[in-house]
Amino acid sequence: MKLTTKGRYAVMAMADLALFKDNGPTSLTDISLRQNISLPYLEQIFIKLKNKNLVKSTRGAKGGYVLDKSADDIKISNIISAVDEEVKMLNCKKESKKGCNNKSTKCITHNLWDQLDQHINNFFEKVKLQDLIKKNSN
Amino acid sequence: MKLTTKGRYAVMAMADLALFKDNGPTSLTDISLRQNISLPYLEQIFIKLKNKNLVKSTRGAKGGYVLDKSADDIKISNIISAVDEEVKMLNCKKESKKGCNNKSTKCITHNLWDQLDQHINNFFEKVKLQDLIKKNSN
DNA sequence: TTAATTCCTACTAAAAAGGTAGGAATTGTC
DNA sequence: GACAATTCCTACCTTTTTAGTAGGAATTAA
Repeated sequence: MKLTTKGRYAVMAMADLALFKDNGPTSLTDISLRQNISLPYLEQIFIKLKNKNLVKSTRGAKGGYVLDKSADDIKISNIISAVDEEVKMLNCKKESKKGCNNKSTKCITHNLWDQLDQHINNFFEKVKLQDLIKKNSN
Repeated sequence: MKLTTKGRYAVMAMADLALFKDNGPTSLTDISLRQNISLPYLEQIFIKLKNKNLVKSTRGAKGGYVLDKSADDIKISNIISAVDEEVKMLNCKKESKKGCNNKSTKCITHNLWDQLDQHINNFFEKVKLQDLIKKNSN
């Protein structure tokens, strides 16, 4: 049970953006070097962040990305979900008539996984991007 | 971000054992049918559960498995870790001199993932097998 | 003796993760 | 106007993990 690099890198990159926000647009090349993430991989991630209006881009030389809102208004959950990282322990669809086991009933552990999902999502909802960069300065 | 079937099946199967504990040893065939899990796959899972002393086995006809302790003394965390499901968001090793980015420092998000790990592990520590089967009877 | 079971090792197919490759479009700077 | 730095876009690819399957040996109740 782990987070994929996509989710982790996205949060790292956003934190990096927040830290350097006073220098104007930050290029992915810079983030790539500072955070040790491959440039083309970062590009893919930033397309998604942009689609969800978490960052704004400027193209061309001296271009790059800036946060689209204040770091205080961005929740970790926003970032994680932007890059398609889903927290989902259950296999069974709510919409489906069939339950977890392809039977008509919910599986014994249905509620457990449901609660775990909520537990984790709660965590991501509580933490803001700003919290990360505060902690980093310790 | 999800749990693998191994972890989920292990908890489901243990809950099944707990529910039917009064009928003597439960065969994997029975669990397989009731929970809709492939028999040979269950076998692999139960070897691990047995190695961690969560279940006891009786071989031969009319054989099967029983819980090795009361359902009140088995935590979900015991089951999850028995089948090698690890909760681990961080990539960097504590032992390694190198930090998360192959740099000497911890990555910006290090503490975040560390806290998430603790958060999830806490959840698994709090819930007992017995809690599941109580809930199931609602 | 037979059927039902656990126990054991190896293999394998499919999916997901974690990228790379190659270029097109845009824009500031010389 | 050329060029270098950048975002943007699509496709491909390699490795690892997942989720099993296959085939049998050992054990035991009936």
